[in-house]
Amino acid sequence: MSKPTVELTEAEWSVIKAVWDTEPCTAPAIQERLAKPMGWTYSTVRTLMDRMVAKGVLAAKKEGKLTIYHSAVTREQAQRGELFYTLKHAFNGALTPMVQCLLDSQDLNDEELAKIEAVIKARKKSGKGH
Amino acid sequence: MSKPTVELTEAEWSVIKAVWDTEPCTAPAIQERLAKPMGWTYSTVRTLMDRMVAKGVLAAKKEGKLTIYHSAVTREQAQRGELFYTLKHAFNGALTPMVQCLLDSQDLNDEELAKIEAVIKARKKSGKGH
DNA sequence: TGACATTATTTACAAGTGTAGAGAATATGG
DNA sequence: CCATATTCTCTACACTTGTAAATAATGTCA
Repeated sequence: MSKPTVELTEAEWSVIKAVWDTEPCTAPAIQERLAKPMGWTYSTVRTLMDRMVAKGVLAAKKEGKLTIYHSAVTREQAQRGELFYTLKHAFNGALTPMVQCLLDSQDLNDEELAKIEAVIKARKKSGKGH
Repeated sequence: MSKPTVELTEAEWSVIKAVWDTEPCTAPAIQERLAKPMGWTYSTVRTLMDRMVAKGVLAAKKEGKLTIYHSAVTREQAQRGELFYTLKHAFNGALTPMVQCLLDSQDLNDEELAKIEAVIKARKKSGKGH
């Protein structure tokens, strides 16, 4: 059974997003990608990535002297982890208030609202669960 | 202008929820409330609360020898903080995918879907923004 | 006013997080 | 083979978070 819950720190989110976009990849490649936006040195990125391997959210294999990384959790898994964390702590597990708050907090145009409505409609059709 | 972004740790969520429910309140009152579910001692609760005062999410005033606490951020502010954090990091700010993921991840019955739809309808009527 | 109960203060400490330097190993071009 | 560039490994360090003991201060009841 896959990771029960994935929890990523802020820095780790930056890293894993870069990995998802380029995997399989090396640490130097990721650091180059994040150098501008994050201002991180190679050491920093490498440390983060190795810690993420230890946590099981990335995987690494040695290829000659290069270390090749790839993600060990999907974007969806990670997104769900975050969402559940928020749902549980901030909303005591109640989904409707969470959606409500989401909608209240954003400046949504009708188009976006329509999109969300469509998502719900689709959901209704397909029936709950699996 | 109010707190730009409120970020609470897991332990802090437990505390602030208890505070919202009982404020104004003392640390012993909160610890009593959390003793069962959390298994925390007075020291632990007190430390957490004082750190939260330092962070500006709680406020404290001395009344004789008692310290009276109350929240310095509303539940809505805190909820938004969490939600924005997730929206930003996990979904790159894109709301629709976030809602989608939320719906996909839960076993929602039709009733709940209807409630959410109603929320959206209401939102549409009232027009976006302010 | 003394003993007990309540509350507060101080200090601690391990684990996790953000950040990185120093130096070793290896590859690469001449 | 040597200098240079690339990558890796090890070590570090300050700050945050979760957790709490020890001790001091204070209030209260007899």
